[in-house]
Amino acid sequence: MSKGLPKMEDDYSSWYNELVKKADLAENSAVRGCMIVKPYGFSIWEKMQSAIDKMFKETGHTNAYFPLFIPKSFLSKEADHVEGFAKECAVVTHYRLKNDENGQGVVVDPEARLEEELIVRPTSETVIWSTYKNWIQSYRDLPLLINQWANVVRWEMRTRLFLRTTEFLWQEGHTAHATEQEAIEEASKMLEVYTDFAENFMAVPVIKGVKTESERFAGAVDTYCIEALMQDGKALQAGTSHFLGQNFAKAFDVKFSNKDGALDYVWGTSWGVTTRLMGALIMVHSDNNGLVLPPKLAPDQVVIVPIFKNDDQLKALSEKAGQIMEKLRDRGITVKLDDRTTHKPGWKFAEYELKGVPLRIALGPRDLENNTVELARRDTLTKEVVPMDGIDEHIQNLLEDIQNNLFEKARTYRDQHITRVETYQDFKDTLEEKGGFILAHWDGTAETEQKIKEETKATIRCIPLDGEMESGKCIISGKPSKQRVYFAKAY
RNA sequence: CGGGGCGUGGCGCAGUCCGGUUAGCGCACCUGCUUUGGGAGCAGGGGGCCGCAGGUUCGAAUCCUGCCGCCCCGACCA
Repeated sequence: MSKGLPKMEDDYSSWYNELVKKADLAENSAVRGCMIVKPYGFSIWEKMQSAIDKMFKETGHTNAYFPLFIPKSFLSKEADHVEGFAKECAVVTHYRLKNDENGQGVVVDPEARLEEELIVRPTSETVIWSTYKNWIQSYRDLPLLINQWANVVRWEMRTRLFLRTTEFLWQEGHTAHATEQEAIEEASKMLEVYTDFAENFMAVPVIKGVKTESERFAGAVDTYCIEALMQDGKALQAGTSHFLGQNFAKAFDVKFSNKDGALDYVWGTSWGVTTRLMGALIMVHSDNNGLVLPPKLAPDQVVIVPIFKNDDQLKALSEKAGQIMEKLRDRGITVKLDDRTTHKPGWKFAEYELKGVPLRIALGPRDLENNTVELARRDTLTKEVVPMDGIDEHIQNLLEDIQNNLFEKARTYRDQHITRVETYQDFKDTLEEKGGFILAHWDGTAETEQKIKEETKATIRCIPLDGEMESGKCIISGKPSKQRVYFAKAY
């Protein structure tokens, strides 16, 4: 049992906060609402980045970089967009400081006021579409498939490490197309990419769907999303992909000549995932001993802890460990030997459990004698003594097994927490007693959605894309419904 | 912005109500010895503008006034 980590069943929220800090993932900074991503946390994020980035490249996208600052006037060009983001923008008004005449320190130089204020980007649609206007003239310039890795700022009232911070890291894809159909296909394709990444790398099962009008991205025609379920029964939006229609093309006057020589507005999409995925990764798999990482995203997949009484023993063990490491690295497995003499084995065991390393090898004099190693799995917390021969193949299989096991475990939990209800009373009882996703009929009106949100704090997470069509009656109004939608309390 | 709480070695806290030796405890840190297959033991040691400013008093971490900061709950949100 980990020292000082609260138990998740006692206080899920503190468990999460403490885990993030104790596992060395991130900490609060001197700037309110902004986090410091620590080296271990960042290396997990880098693993995520490189896997998703590869998928973007494989689907024809290229990376570029657009500015951090956006002229204030840009933001107001798309009406819904400014409406959605205005309340959470950081604004740059001056470009110079000067020494305070009265006391110590510096003050903003009132002489140095900007003629037009700059907004620190909350998202980049506006700067990017203002650029696309220059880049697109003909159907031959389309499609334009661009992604950028960046930081953005949204001035949130309350923040939590990874889940909601004032500044966060993300990728944002922005594409332009000649036809509506092609843009819709792009938005769907990227939702598939996110689904693939969430399920096959993060081992997090997700529900694909489309957002209701009230939950839609500001400026989009349709917002597609993937929704995951955390171990406390709350949902978390893990990725979004927006079909923008011609909204931004019209706002920024981006037209192209089609094959018939006629001028038309370009069709757009945008899609993104953020460092919030770190929060999902933590909350879906981890336990009271600490972080649990899926092998595909673990910075160290295997750690070797030597157990020794003196330098001679350490030397012999290091040699053996070296042989194991070489074999594992040949198979593309990342492995680390922790031969520090400053910490004892027991301390290291606990440490690597806290940090979620999928497999731990303990190697001592007893193993040298018997030609064995002790293998400990992080996901099941089980240990086995196995022969040294064929250890590399065994470990490779185990890592695959752990990856699959984590996904299956999360999926089983998720599926057990999807409840179909027929009445509002059942809805409220389920939300209160069990949590999770609730599948219920909804009449499609914003009024009903709003009423449920106000009374229960549950929101419509999505209208499922691959959900079965089934006619029924809305749990509130009793009006007819063609399909059930997913409700949940969400982060 | 509304409601609640908290500022004391690096971290977590006690002490504050009811003013009085040198401000204490756990963890961490340093030194030495013994240890090392699940967060070692013993001994010794270092580290504090008690959030800031003013006031009351012989005397303030403690009482009074003002300010600052942070956390939690709500409205907002990836």
